[in-house]
Amino acid sequence: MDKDEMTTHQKIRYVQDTLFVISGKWKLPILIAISQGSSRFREIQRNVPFITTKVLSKELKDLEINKLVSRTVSEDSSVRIEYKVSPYCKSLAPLVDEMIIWAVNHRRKISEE
Amino acid sequence: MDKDEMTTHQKIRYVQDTLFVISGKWKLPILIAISQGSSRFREIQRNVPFITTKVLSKELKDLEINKLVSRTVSEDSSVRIEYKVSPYCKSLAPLVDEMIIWAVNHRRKISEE
DNA sequence: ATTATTGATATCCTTAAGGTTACTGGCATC
DNA sequence: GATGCCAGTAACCTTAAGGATATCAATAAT
Repeated sequence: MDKDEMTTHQKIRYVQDTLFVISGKWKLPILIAISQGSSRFREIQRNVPFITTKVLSKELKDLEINKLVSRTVSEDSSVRIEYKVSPYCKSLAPLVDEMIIWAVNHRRKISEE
Repeated sequence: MDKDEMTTHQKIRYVQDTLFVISGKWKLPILIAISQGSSRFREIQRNVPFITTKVLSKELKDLEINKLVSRTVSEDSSVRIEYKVSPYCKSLAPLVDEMIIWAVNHRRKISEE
C-alpha cells in the first residue's frame, strides 16, 4: 500500500510500530556503532558513550531477538564473541540518515533564535 | 557538515538528539493527526486512538514549547481553541514518511517467517 | 605474581512515562 | 431541567527504562 492512500489512523499505527522497534535511548546508537565496525562487546561500549554494561547487554539481546544483530562465538585458540548487524538491519539506513539530517538542521534552527 | 564525514560519535549524538525530540508514544501520532486536519482538542483525541485527555494535554504543551504546534484562541460568539502544526514542523515529513515505509516493510518481513 | 581486559550477571535504586478515574465550569441542545 | 459536548485539571498509581555499583571466571599482558 502506498502511504498516500493511507488514513490518518493507518499512518499513526505504522509510525507507532517503527517507534516501538527503535524506541529507547540506545538501540540506534548501538546499531550505528556496530555497523561502523565495532564488533566486540567492549569495543561497542567504548564507541557508545556513557552506556553501561548492563544496558548494553540487555539491548544487544533485544536486537538479537529482533534479528537486527547476530552474535557469534568463534573459537580459535581463545573464545571470541562477535556482534554483526544483519543484512535486514541495513533497511534502517534511510531512516537513520533522515534522523541525522533532521538533527543537524534542528540544531541550526534552535541556535539561530 | 555532510553525514559521510561524521565520526561514529557524531552520528550517535545527532540520532540521539532526534530521538529525544520525537521520543515517546504519542508525539508523532499527534502531529500526524493535526497535520491531516484535526484542530480541536476532542477531534485530535478521536483521531489518535486510545490517547487519554491527560496525556494529550501534556503532549500538546510539549509540542508547543518545541514550536512544532501552535495553540490559538479565537472568540467569535463562543470560544474556540485551535491547534495547528507550525511550518517548521513540516520538516519532519521526510522522517515520518521513512518511518511509515519502514514499518510497512517490517510488517511484511515479520509475517513472512 | 599481579594487574588489566573481556563478556558479561546480580542487586538495588530513581525517575519518568504513561494509565485510571474522577471532576469542573461554560455553553448548547433536547 | 437534564443531558451532552468542549477543553481541559487533579490526584493517584503502575510499570519500564535506565543508572550505580559490585562481582565473576577466563584469558592476556607486565
